[in-house]
Amino acid sequence: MPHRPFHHGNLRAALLERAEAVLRERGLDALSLRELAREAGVSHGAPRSHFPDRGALLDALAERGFLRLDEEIRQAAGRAASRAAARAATGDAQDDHARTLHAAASAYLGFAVREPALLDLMFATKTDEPPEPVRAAAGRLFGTMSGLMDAGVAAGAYPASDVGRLTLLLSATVQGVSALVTSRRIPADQGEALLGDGIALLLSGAAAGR
Amino acid sequence: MPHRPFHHGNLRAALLERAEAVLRERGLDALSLRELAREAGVSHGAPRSHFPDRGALLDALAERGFLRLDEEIRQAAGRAASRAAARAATGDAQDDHARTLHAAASAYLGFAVREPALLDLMFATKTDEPPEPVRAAAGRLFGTMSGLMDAGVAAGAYPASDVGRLTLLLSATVQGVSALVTSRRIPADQGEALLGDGIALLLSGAAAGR
DNA sequence: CCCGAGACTAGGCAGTGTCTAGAAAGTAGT
DNA sequence: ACTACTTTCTAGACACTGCCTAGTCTCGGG
Repeated sequence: MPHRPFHHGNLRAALLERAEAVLRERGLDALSLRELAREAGVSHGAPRSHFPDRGALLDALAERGFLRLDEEIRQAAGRAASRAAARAATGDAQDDHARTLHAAASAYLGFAVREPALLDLMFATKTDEPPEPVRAAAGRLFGTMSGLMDAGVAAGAYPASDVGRLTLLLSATVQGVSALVTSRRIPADQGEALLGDGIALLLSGAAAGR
Repeated sequence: MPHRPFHHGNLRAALLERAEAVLRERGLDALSLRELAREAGVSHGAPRSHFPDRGALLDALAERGFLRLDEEIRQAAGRAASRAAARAATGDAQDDHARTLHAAASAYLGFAVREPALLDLMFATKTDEPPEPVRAAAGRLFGTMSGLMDAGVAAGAYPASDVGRLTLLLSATVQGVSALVTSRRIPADQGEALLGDGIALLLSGAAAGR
């Protein structure tokens, strides 16, 4: 039998993948470099070649988390947009916009429910600035949100000058609702309803304030 | 010299106080039962009499955090209310209400900036339900928020039937803005401004939606 | 072909949380 | 004041962790 090669060949990816599973199933405290190494069938020092320390692993996880969340939100928003297109010209642009935002927010909440520990990690307080790759991935997510909100200007929901603040506000609200749900303060379906309320309020308030 | 008594006399309180300081200055990872014991001048097993395990210490910290945050918000709201009273009858009730909400939200954000790691702990994802005392303390905070929002009904800002949802939404937004700030996504003063926008939008939206 | 760089092994260190047995101090009840 | 009981704390041990170091293997480019 061809005994295991010296080089794992793909350790970094294997570690990250397994780490995500552990995070999901047993939480951050249960995440140990040594255990990951054992499960990957390498010695306890091997991960060091890919991550200088445990923090680097966590940073990489956070980065991947942001990228995945961004992707899921993009797809959810995309699906909502094509549904709107399918409804053809009968629909009202502002209504479609609200639906798209809700789809995006919903995707965020869904991610939070599926990966609560990961989300915690992504938004955990760092004593110092988060490392550049994490920052970039988080920025990408914010960029996506920004893009979605830009569409509201075209739909006439609010002036372009408000987009920046409204985007931040939406992000904060979605983030807050998710925190409420993942910390077991309110059930998931109530969180979903809250998102609807929040978006409705955001849009009607923005229109009224204009 | 009266050599240290066998009984510390007040170990539990000493541990909690010191733990809060460590959390504030060096973060959750730096929080070690053994180190706390050393600093308190007791053996490494002593804390076990007061906290069955590390998790219990963290739960106690979270509980105290909720109680303190609740207290600070109460006081801030109280000060805002008495300022409103001092302005006498010249003021508009809705305006006063907005100011009170902003004062409360501001206190929350201030707490988040001063105690980011503690806030993380309070809202950290638990695999299982948070223990009863923590739940109760969190409920107390939510009760305070609810009370503040109730005042809006009297001021005619929104119907009583909306208070529940609006309270949750405000809580989520404030929590989300704080998360944005403590995770270094936006600076503190921008967070402050966001709170103002959020409250204004909440109130104008609630009025428009009525 | 070799040789340098990166991936990995293996051992050791300090530190941790948790568990145990038992000593010391406080608290009653008589 | 003596005794029994409970709580608080000590002291030692165990398994585990992250991190460090020295050395070994493997691969790819000169």
